[in-house]
Formats: sequence, C-alpha cells, structure tokens
Amino acid sequence: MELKDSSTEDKIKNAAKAVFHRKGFAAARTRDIAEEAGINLALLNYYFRSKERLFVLVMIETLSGFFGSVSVIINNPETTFEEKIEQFAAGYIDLIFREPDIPLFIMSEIRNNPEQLLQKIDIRNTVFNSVFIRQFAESVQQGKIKDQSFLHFMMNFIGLIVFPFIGKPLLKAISGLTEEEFNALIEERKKLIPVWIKAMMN
Amino acid sequence: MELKDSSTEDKIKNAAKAVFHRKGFAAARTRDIAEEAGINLALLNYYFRSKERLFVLVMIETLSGFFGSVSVIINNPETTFEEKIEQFAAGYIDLIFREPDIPLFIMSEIRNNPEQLLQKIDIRNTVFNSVFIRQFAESVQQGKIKDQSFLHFMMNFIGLIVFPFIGKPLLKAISGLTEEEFNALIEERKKLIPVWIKAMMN
DNA sequence: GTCTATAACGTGATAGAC
DNA sequence: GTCTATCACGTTATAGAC
Repeated sequence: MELKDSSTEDKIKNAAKAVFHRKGFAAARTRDIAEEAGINLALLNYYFRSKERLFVLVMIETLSGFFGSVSVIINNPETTFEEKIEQFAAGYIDLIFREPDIPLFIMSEIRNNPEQLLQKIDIRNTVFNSVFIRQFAESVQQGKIKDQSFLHFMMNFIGLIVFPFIGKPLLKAISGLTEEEFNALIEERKKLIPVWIKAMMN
Repeated sequence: MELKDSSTEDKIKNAAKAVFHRKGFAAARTRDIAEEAGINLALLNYYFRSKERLFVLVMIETLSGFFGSVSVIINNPETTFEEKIEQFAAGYIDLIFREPDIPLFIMSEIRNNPEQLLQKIDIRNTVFNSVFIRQFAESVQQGKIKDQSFLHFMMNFIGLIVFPFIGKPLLKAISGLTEEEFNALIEERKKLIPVWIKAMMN
C-alpha cells in the first residue's frame, strides 16, 4: 500500500495486491487492476504476461511478508516465552491493521489451491525450528504451563488474533459498532490476548 | 448434502450449495453445478432464472441454517449459562463437521457484499434478545465472571470454535497431520473450549 | 420438463501504431 | 514503454425441438 510506486511495474504490482487481497483471484478482473494502477490493461500483460503469473508473484510476496515478519519475534533468544506472546500478539495485530484483508485472502486462496501455494513457503520449518516452540516445550516440562498440545495452543493464539479480522463484517453487523469503535476493540486485544492465553494455559 | 434429492429443483439447489460452498460465487461455474446435479445446464436457468438468483437462495438457506440452528440452544430457559457454553461449542463443532466449508464461505461472501447479505438475516436480534446474553449479564453482575465486553467474549468463543476450520489447510500444512488426526484434534475441542473459555473469564 | 444448439456477453490476452 | 483496437475464449443465458 505505502510501497514505492516509482516504476510502472511497481504500480501494477501494488494495485494487483490491493485488488487480489480485496476480491480474491477469481473475482478480481485484470481491468480492475489496471484501473487501480492508473495504467492501460495491455501494460499488465506486457509486464507480467498473464493474470495468473501476476497472482503468483503477489501471493509469494504476501505469504513471505505475512509469515516472515514475525520470525524475528519468535526467534529472538533474548526474550522470554511470555514476552514473545506479548510481542507476537501486538505485532500481528498491528500488521493486520495495516492490511486487514490479508488473513481472509490467504485462507480463501489456500483452500482453492492448498498444495501449490503452501510449497511456496516453508512455514512448517519456520514454526518448528523456532526458539518460541522450544521455550513452549521447556515451560511445559518445568510445569510452568499445563501440558497440552502445541497445536491447540497455536490454534487458540492465532485464532484470537486473526478471527476478529476475518469475521469483521459479521461481527460489526451483530454489534452495530462503527468502524472506529470496532478497531478500538481490536486494539484492546493487544493487551488482552496475552492475559487470556496465560489463563488458558494454567 | 444429505437432503432429499427428490425433485430436479432440489437436486440443482443441493448441487449449487455444494459447489458454491466449496468454490465461492465467483469461481463457481453454472456448468459445475449442472454436472454435480447430474442435469443439463439449461435446466438450471429454467428453474432458477440466473446464477445470481440461485446464489441468493443458497445464501439465505445457508445463513438461516447456520445461525438458526443454535437459537434453540441459546434460548433454552432450562439450562444454565455454563451448560449453554458446553452445548453451543459441541453443537457448532458437530454442525461444521457436517459442512466444513461453510464458515469460510460465509466470511468470504459477506466480505464481497456485506450490506446486501446481512440484511437477509436478522442476526443482531437473535443474539441480543437471547437468554444467553441475559445470563451473561447476570453472571457479570453477580461477580461470577469477570466484567468484560460481551463482544470480546463472543469473538473469543466463536473464534475458538470456527478458526480451526477456516485455517484448516494452513494448520494441516504446519502440523503435518492427516485429515483424521486433524479432525480428532478438533473433536477434542468440544470439551476443551468450555474449559478454556471459563478460564479466560475468571 | 428436458434436451441440443447457439446466441450474447464478459474477460484475458495480443497486434500493431506511436 | 504505452496506448487503442481487436481477437479468442469461456461462461451465462436463451431459443426451439422433442
């Protein structure tokens, strides 16, 4: 969004990101992207050859940006397990605030093409070789937290962070909150989620 | 899925449900639906006039089925607040097990057309006039649970239930679990979520 | 009601001038 | 590199026979 739009190529790619994120691959039209970029439709094919190739590029950058951005946090050897939880929650919420369409976009597109998209990014190793998971195991062993499946823990943690964004239209309709009020509620969760997570683990 | 396929009209509608739920409106082709129903493409238009009209019908039934199915649970005056939490979690997980594509389908389509779709179902009143929310407020007042936003509570509760289904492809890739193992994990959550939720409220 | 054949339209992609 | 004009194709929708 706030990337450099210096070259025409970047303008198109950033426009494609915005449109794909908002509408998904199938519903996005190359004409939408061209219009959003303020260029002609033919230029899109000149630079990226096809809608599909452009999409793959966008997807790779989106996935690596989304999953890579927190690898610093979860691999910091200086912070404790609890500190990582706090930083992870706050960091991810800030990240998604900047691009709120990404979680639903990723989930939808992966559903349509799981094997192809997931092999583009080695998320499994990122998680399982992290300092974070080692500290989780240590905390369990030391009896600091309840013995439980790491996967349950991750589902809960990520779900608490991400679900309000995925369910936003629905949750706004239920609550009747304005955009600002709803965002303020999510902002509160940066502090609340770590508290909840710790309560769940005892 | 397991509905009566007696009439041709029902065959088409059930096929449409399956295809729309799996691929979303934009990616679903009327040919896919006709093939899934085992009928000719022209019949689809004969019965439902257009893809869009068929979609709206499917969406209305999906939404009312999804949100209506639990209104019995949350409005039962015989059960306590805690019992409702247990029944709601187990009931919803069973429901989604039967049609696992629905949560992501609903979220995706509502994103594309929030106002139009949400006015078709009065979910706001269903929630706010429920026995469930009254019991929540009473529990807060009596000091049984921590004073907190009902919306946070709902986000957490629904998120814990629904997120594993929405994030399934991703979570399976991260964990390396098979379909059966993953489903077993979710099955465990029927018992675990009420425990976690209670821990979060104290 | 159900089918085949085809019309009408939208969208991705390219040719060719500048 | 960038544009206009157009092609090629897939998809929705309909006409018309049975």
